[in-house]
Amino acid sequence: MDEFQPPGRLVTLTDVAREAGVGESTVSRVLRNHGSSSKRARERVAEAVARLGYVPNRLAGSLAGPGASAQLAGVIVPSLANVVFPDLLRGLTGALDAVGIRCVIGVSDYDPDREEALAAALLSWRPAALLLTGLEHNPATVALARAGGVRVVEMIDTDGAGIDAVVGFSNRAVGAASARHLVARGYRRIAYLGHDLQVDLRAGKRLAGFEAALGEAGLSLHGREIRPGPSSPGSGRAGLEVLLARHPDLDAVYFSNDDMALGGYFACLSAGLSVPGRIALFGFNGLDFAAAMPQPLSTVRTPRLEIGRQAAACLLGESPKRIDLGFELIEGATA
Amino acid sequence: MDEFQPPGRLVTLTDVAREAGVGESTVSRVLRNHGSSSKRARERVAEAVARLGYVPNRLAGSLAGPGASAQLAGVIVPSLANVVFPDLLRGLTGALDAVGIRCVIGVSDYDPDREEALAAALLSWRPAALLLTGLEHNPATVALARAGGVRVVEMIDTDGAGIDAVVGFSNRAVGAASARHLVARGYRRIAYLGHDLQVDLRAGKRLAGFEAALGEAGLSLHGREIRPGPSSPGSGRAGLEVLLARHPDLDAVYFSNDDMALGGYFACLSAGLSVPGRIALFGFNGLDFAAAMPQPLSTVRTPRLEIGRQAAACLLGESPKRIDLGFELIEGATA
DNA sequence: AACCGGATTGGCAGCGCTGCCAAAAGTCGC
DNA sequence: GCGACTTTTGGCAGCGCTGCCAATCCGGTT
Repeated sequence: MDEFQPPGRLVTLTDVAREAGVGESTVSRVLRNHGSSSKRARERVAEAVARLGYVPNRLAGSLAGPGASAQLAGVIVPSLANVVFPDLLRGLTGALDAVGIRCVIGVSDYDPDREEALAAALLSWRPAALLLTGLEHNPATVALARAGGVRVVEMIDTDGAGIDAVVGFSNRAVGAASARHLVARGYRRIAYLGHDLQVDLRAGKRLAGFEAALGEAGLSLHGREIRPGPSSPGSGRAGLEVLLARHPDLDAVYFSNDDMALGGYFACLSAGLSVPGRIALFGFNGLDFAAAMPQPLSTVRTPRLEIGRQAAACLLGESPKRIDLGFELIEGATA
Repeated sequence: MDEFQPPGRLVTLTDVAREAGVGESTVSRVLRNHGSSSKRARERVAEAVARLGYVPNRLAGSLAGPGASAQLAGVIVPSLANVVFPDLLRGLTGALDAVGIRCVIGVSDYDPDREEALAAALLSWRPAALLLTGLEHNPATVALARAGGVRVVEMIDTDGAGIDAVVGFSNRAVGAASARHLVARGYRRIAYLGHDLQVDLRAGKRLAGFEAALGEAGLSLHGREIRPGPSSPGSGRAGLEVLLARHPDLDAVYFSNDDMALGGYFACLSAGLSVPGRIALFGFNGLDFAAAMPQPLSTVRTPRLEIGRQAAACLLGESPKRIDLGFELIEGATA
């Protein structure tokens, strides 16, 4: 901790060995608590490390070590603007921290080509695993992941085949459950209000499941509005206004997520429309605010943190290859 | 891209060199586009790389290279549950991506000791820079950062001295501006509603600035409620109920952030209290939903993305050592 | 045709660390 | 006090790549 600061050069393991009066291997063994060492050696090394302020160089360690790094995990998420992904990361980092693995992150902006480039970039750090979001990737991305010699975990979506391990829930099933709930409650003129589907494929799968379940009930979507850009309360608010103008007889709206639904709720408050009397609202995600609303939002709670945690378990090889964590429909008071 | 997959071993630069029929140095030079090379060499290398599916090993590259890694940045945030930090990361990754630097993240959970441990762990990857949140750290963390031979950027808070570079805004000033706004609008019985201050030091600084400005106006806080745990709409809602029960004559509430304020707004809606007639609400952060509310929330918008971007510029050495990005008071309709 | 300067190239040491192996130091029983 | 073990230790090669340097090549000169 002292102010030793060899101008350009950082303290190396060799320096520690010299300072402690032992061999390099001994320092290495002591530091990693691997193999046997005498109490005396441990003490001298600890002293030297403290005196010199030694910080091991894992670049070198991983390079010399067995397969690869095994101490980094590459994570690619499509966005950080949507709470879902920070939550995922939260679960991941929480679980990986405990075993000393750090996450290197990449944000693809929902662009498969950027995802591909990021996959290559992250693999060049020889991570222990590559964590992707969703099941849809460029063929080249899949090839990279396969050839990379790393474990691959795809998170969030279980509607389809994965490269290796898959942890999430069925977005289709969420959509279907949401539709069945609305139908059971007697709503018949149901619209969909979402953000860009080309971009958020999982929202598209929910909608597909939703429409399929409506179909089973002999219904079909009574209007739909797709807003450009990412989801946000502002977008939800504006979208609901458009939708109501176009279909004044709507009795329920299924939103692509809670943020959009919150905006819709605000639009209703502003317009003085009673919820769910005049119009019912149904969201997705089960965010914190949903339960705090004057009328708790009807929505589906997704196991975001748990997906992160299970993905961590997966990459440590402690879990099955395919985990469906399900979801929970929250009845709420808006639908 | 083919299915070459030498059982255990990954493709190395040497393999590429052999395949291309050139020397290792040539491959290295071509791949990094550094030094001169003939067109023919470039073509043969590109071919070999494609044929073998070569992914460079940056662990080795960084180890062999000059100073250190210079391709990784270590980022420590206190939490991922609060939008502020994902926004910060968004700005950071966006700007660093362009120059090929990846972020390795650590989440400290607002614990200085964990922060210290994370700093050591991240430094062991020999990052080009270490990005911390706030200005308060363990002395050991500071020593590590100083000795690590890396650029250090402290983000968000400018109220105090930094280790090296500092990018953010003055939380004290935010608090003071908020207080002055409320006072100017005629509110006199103002309470504070926040989450754990021991933990979120920046919220504490805002409160200090707020109280100081109240003092200048001859006022003092008319009640305060500190909720345990992280901020959330639920906590804000419950907190406001407590506060109103205790101080029925309150005319305004300053919240530790917009999430808390949203909960407060919901509490008012539920209780049928008119806002801001009966009670005024003032938040902090300027989140998306604030503008979509039936009455836009009065709050302060903070340049979160921009802080991330500027921090990136800082660590690339393109910026001054201290950047105050200011903030914007949004008058809104709730105070 | 011999020569010259710049462009291009390959060999090789070495970045800091770990794994392997043989040497050295302890331990124990008799 | 001595051999047979077991524990602890240090030397050294080598992980995959880059920087350095000397060798080679090329085109145009004289």
